[in-house]
Amino acid sequence: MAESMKGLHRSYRCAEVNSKNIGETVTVMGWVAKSRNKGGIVFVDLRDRSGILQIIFEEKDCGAENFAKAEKLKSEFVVAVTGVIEARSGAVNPNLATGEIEVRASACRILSEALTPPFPVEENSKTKEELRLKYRYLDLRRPDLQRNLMLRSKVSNVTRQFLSEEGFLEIETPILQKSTPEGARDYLVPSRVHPGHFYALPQSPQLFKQLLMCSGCDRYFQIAKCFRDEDLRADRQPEFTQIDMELSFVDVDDVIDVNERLMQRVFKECLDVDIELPIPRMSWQEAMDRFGSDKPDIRFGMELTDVSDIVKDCGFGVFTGAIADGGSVRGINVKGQGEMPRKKIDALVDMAKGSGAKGLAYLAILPDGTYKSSFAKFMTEDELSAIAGKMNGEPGDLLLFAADKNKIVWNVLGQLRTELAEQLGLIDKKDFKFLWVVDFPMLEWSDEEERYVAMHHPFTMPREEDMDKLDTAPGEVLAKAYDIVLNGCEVGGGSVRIHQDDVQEKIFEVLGFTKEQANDRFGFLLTAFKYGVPPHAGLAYGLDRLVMLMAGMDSIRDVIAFPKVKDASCLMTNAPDLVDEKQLDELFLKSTAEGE
RNA sequence: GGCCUGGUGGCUCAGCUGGUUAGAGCGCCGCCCUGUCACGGCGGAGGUCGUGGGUUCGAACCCCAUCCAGGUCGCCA
Repeated sequence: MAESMKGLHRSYRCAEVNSKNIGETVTVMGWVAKSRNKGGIVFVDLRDRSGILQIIFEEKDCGAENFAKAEKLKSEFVVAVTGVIEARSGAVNPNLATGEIEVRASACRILSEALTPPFPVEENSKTKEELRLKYRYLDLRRPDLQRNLMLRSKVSNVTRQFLSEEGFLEIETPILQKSTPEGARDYLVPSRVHPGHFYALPQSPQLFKQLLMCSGCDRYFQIAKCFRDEDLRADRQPEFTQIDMELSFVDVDDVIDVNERLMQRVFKECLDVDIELPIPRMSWQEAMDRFGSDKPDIRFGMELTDVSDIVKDCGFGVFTGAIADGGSVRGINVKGQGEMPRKKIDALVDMAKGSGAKGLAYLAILPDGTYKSSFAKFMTEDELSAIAGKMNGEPGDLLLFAADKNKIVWNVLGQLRTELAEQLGLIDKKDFKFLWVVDFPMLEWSDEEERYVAMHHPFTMPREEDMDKLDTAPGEVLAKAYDIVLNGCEVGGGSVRIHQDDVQEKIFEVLGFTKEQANDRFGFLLTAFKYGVPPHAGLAYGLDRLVMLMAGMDSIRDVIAFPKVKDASCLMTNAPDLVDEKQLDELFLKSTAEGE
């Protein structure tokens, strides 16, 4: 039977006591992690978010009634124990922060009994995520998830503190917004008062933060919930959190400066990791050419090499064909893997096909210097040597090649590169390597929509020197956009925004919006800009991704208290769910009812 | 929506080429134990093998469908 905690006050969290507290009478509360009954003596590991503390019960200290309670304690019972902190007279447990001490109990209250949990509440759980998520409140008791949530809280706090010191105002923007169907799919919320009309949940506070600049707020930030109705991934949830900011009277360097210092401060205070400034910058073009990715992981090499010039006249149709079509042939050198078994190479080929390649060519340089290759018979020995030479191929290396349109070649090799690095253990998980990727193309041709679409968003400022190309070669215009990349993961991105209405009109025109469409969707912003808008720029971080990387996790679900599963449902609450007929009536049938 | 992987006592898994009564470790229950901390000893319970069909003398295993979870591609300005 559960007892009340009347008259009790907790004096410490479990692991907040140490040998300095010896002799002190304390009251601690928490969950029973483990109980070991030796007969006349009962040991209990008491757990809370701070850690574990051993309690020792002996009848001579606590009396028959309390000892009887101690004997019936089981996993996950919630108890309060009063006793004296003592140095352990038995062996010290070096695996425990509190391993030198224990509490000799004089009293015990069972505050809550517990069913046997459906899975063990322990660190490094091997339990299927499906079950953990159904009982997420138990899952969250596990030390690793508790640490993640505490880290996340710290990151938020340090961010708030730093940005406040830098003169940012924390301002909330609406959750119920107007739908702007550029970009991701919106979550829609029907309006009861306006039947047939809908709000959308924000994909980001983008337009509102720009309006706040119009309002003279100067510097804004918000730790903002955002929503996107798209399919999930390990690093994508339908609702997620951004550290969102916007600054007035700034250009690219100003935004980068304050954000570098923000990251430096966050990593120092939360992880005691030193981030060296300045963070290196790389153009989008260089990132693609060297790493095949706009978010390169620069913790390891294995960079791409363009061998098009060597093979453009060779006898291998796959290579020459790709080049003739305007594409390229590029390769990576997988050091020391020249004798990779056929099976593993085949698996890589399958992977390449999965990322869009028609195939994957290889050239293995055997330890004796001879070649084994899928295309050797189409080439001369000189051509093979030239390729190997350009790629710094040495005996024992494996060279892998993709030939196609540039976009596919980058994609295929970029993915292979990270996959192989992981397989071969080239990545140090404790290492944090930031990178700014800058000078993104402004526009990207969409085959599906048969028009240019904004690579970042339609309010992104083109580089001044590229303005005149907007008419002649829109695909070549570079934007004042920047992404901050950490260990191969895009943790944030932003841009300088357009504040001149003629430039904005031009961009809408290039994007194929009519004046009416632009006005209908963004009219309030365009009007606002007519009343005096400061030049402004901003950036938003994916907080979940950032904390995931800091915590060394592989999924953002591990740093979100109550995440959703792949089909965007919640296994614990069973959301989304059906609603009452009556609720629907109010939303959709009101106008009919009124019309009667 | 496509592709890949998985689903077997509460948990994690094994289960061969289809062949007696589906196993193990942990957990759980009972008894014992005064220095344990992966406590120990003795005993015990617990499974319609995700679900529904089919093939077969016989299915956890083969076939079809379907559900659930994970990964990935599409998608995510």
